[in-house]
Amino acid sequence: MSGNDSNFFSKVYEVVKQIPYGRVTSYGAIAKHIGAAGSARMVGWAMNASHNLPDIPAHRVVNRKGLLTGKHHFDGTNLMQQLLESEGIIVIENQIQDFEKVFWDPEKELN
DNA sequence: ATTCTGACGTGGG
DNA sequence: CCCCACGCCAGAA
Repeated sequence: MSGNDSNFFSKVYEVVKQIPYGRVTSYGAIAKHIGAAGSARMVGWAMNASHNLPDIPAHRVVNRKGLLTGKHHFDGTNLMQQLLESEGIIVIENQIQDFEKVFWDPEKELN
């Protein structure tokens, strides 16, 4: 109960919380890191529930193409893009520029 | 119980 | 690079 309820959701949140400022990652990368490779959709589902939590930078999670697929789920229309640009990430037409440079791999960067 | 959808990813052409 | 089909698991109707 204290912090760790369901393994899946908690694991997703822990990884997302550890995403550094100005960096982004993909659903599949998180899913694979928590051992749920192939169920990347569930990561997105967990993000939906993360809206209740304060320290979950869901705007730093995008799909493998670096596209802001979930921007439509934020409060505003461009909230997600604004948050990313606020961190120094360039976003054009919902597409993150230099995605490879800002991409943060939990398996590689995190231990 | 059945059916469809969804903040995705991979493989084949 | 693009497009199409399948797999994935959970929740809503």
